Amino acid sequence: MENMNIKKLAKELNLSVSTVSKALHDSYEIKAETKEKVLALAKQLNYQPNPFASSLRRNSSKTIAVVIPEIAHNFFSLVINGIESIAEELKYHVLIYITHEIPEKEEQIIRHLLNGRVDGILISSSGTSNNNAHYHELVQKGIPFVFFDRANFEIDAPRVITDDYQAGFQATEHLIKSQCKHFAFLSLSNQMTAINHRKDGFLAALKQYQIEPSHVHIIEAGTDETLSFQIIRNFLQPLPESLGIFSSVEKLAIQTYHICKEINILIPNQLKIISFSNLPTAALLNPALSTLTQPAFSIGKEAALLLFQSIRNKGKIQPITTLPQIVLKSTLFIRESTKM
Amino acid sequence: MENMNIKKLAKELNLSVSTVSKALHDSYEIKAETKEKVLALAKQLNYQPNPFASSLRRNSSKTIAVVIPEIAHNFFSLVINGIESIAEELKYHVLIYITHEIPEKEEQIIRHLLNGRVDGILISSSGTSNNNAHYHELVQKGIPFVFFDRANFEIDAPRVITDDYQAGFQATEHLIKSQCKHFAFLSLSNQMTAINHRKDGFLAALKQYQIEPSHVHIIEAGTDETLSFQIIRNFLQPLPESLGIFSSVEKLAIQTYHICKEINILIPNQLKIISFSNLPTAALLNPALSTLTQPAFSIGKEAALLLFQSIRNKGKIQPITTLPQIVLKSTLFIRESTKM
DNA sequence: TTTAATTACGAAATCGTTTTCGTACTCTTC
DNA sequence: GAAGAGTACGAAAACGATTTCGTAATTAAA
Repeated sequence: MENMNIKKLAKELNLSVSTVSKALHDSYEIKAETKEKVLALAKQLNYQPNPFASSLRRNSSKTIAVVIPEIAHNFFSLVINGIESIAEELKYHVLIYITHEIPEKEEQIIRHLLNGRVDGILISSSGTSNNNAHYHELVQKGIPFVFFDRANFEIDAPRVITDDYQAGFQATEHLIKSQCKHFAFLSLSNQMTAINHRKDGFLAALKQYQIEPSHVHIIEAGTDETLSFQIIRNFLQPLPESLGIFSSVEKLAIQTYHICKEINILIPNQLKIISFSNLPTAALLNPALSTLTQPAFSIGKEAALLLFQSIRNKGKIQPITTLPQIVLKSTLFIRESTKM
Repeated sequence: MENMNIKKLAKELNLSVSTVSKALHDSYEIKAETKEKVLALAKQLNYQPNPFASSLRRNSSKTIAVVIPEIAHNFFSLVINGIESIAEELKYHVLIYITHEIPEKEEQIIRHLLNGRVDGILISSSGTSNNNAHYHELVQKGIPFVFFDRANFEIDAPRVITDDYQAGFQATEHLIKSQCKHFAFLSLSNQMTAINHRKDGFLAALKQYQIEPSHVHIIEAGTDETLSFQIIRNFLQPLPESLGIFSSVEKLAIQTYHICKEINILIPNQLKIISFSNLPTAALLNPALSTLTQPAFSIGKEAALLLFQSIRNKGKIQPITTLPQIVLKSTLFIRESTKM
C-alpha cells in the first residue's frame, strides 16, 4: 500500500475510477450513499489526490508566486504575512522568489513562471522601467499578476500602492517645520516608482516652502551595502548645517544611524532624520526614529485579494472597467529623531 | 500558437515526440545535428516543458517546503534567505507555510504535504513533543525532511541547531559577572527544544555559581502578544533587586524594552537584559542590547544542504551512519544593556 | 403502452511529459 | 555474406487525475 491513488481506491470500492472521482468532487451524478462510502474509505486509507495529475488535467495549480527584492526586511515579511493570510484561507500555495534587487534576476524568474507553474504572481518590482518585455509576456500568456508597493506604471496590471507622494510631502513638511535648513533625500535608485513618488513629494514640499535649491540634496545610495555606507558617510562629512534627512527606505536610515554613532553626529541636535520604516523597534532606538509606516500587512492582503479576483475572472469577458488600483495610507509617527 | 508544447514542437520539426524529448534532455541516442535543430526551435518558439506533466511522470517536483512558526521575524527571514540561496542554485522552488505557532496548523500543513507536492521539507517546529504522528507519516511516506533551530529530538531526522545550552550558560554567566542578584529567564513555552536547552544552560550556570534558588525566575510568557505583555509587566512590578533578564527570544526582549520605557525602569541600572536576537538594530537601541546572535543565514544554508542530500540519497541504500546533526555557534555581543 | 426524462454509473479520451521497447539501417568482423 | 554491434529514431505505454460521452435502469408523462 505504498502509495494510494484513485485507481486502487476504486478497485477497493468495486467502483469505476470516474465514479470515485465524481464522488470525491461531490458531483450531482452520484447518489448520496455512494458518496459517503467513497469519502469514508478515502479518509480511512488516507487518500490524497496527486496534485500534479490534477494540475495537469485542470490546468490550474492552486499556487501563486511572490516575487520580491529581498525577504530579510520588515516591510516585505509583513507583506508576505498578509498574502499568506489570504492564500491560506483559499487553500492556495505560496512560492517565494527573491530577486536581490537584480532586474535580470527578476526577468529570469518571471520568464520561468511563464511555464504555468503558478496561477498568478504578486510582484514588487526590482526592475528598471526600460525593460518591460517580461511583463508583456505575462499578459500575452494570460497569467494574472498584481504589483504591490513597487509598481511599474507602464504596465496595465492591478496594483496596491501607498500614498507615497503625500507621505513624502508630509515628512518633508515636518522636517521644514523642525527648523532644518538643508534637506537630503536618501534613495536606492532613481528607477523605482514608489521611491520616486516619495522624492516628488519631498521636492514639492521644499518648493512650496521656497527652500533654496542649493540646500537640497538627492543621495542615490544604491543597493550595495558597503557602497551605500560610503556614499552616506561622504555626504555627512562635512556635515551640512541643520540637516534634515528623509530616507525613502528603512535600511538607509539604519545605516545613517550607524554612521552617526561612528563619527559622533548627534541626532536630533546636529541632524534630524525621518524614514519610511516598519521597524518594530523604531520607538526604542537611540534616539527614537520618526517614521512613515506603511500598512504592510494590509498591502499584502489587498494585493492577494486583487490577484485572486483576477484569477477567478480569467477567461470570462472582462467588463470595460478602470484598472484596479488600491492606494493605502502610510502613517506618520513623530519621534525624537526629528525633535527641535 | 496559444500554448507551445512538445507535440507541436515535434510536428514542426517532423520528428517524433520521443525524439524531441530525448534531444531536449541531451540523450546519447540522438545525434548532435538533430539536437541542435531541436534546441534551436525550442528556444525560438519559447518552448518550456509543462512542469506538472513532468512532475507527474518523473514523480519529483523540484520543490521544497519551508514550514516556520512566523515570517515577520528577523531570524526566520534570514534563514529563508539562506535556504533560498541554495534552492536557487539547484533550481528548486520554495514553498512557504506559516504555522503561527499553532501545533495543529503545523500538523495540518505537514499532512497536506504527504501528497507529494514537494520533494522535501524544512521544518522549524511549533509542535509540542506529545504529538509526533505527522512526522512519522512523513518518514513512512519516504519524504525527506530536516529540522532547523526548533528540532524534535524524538524524531530521527537530520537537524541543524545551535549550541543553545552553551550559549545560555555563557549569557547567564555574563549576567552573574555583571553583579545581578535576581535572574529571570523569558520563555515562550516549555515545549520547545531550543528554548529548553537555553534554559538548561541558564539553570546550570546559576547552579554552578550557587545562586539562591529563590532568586531564579522562569517566566513563560506564551505566544500571544497582549498576554505576554501583561505577564512580563506583572513580573516587573515590583521590580526584583538587581534583576538580570535572559530572554530566549527577541520578541520578548523588545516587549521588555517597551515595558521598561513605559513604567520607567532604567536599563542597565535597574535591570540588565540580554537576549537571543538577530535584530540589525540591536546596537542602536536605547540602550544597545546585548545579544546572542545565531548564524541564521548559515542555518538556512546548512539545513537546505542536508535536505538536498537526503533527497539525492532517496531510494539508494542508506549506509548505516549516524544521524546528521549540525551544531552551529551563536555569537555573544556584549553591549550597554548589561553594563555594570 | 409507448415515449421521454431522469438517475447513477462506466469506458475511454485527455492533459503533456518521460521512458521503455522495438526496429530499420549502417558498419564491422571473420 | 552472415552475424553482431552500434546508431538514430518512432510507437506506445506509462504517470494519476478529470471530464466527456454513452448507456442501462428506473421513473414520469402522454
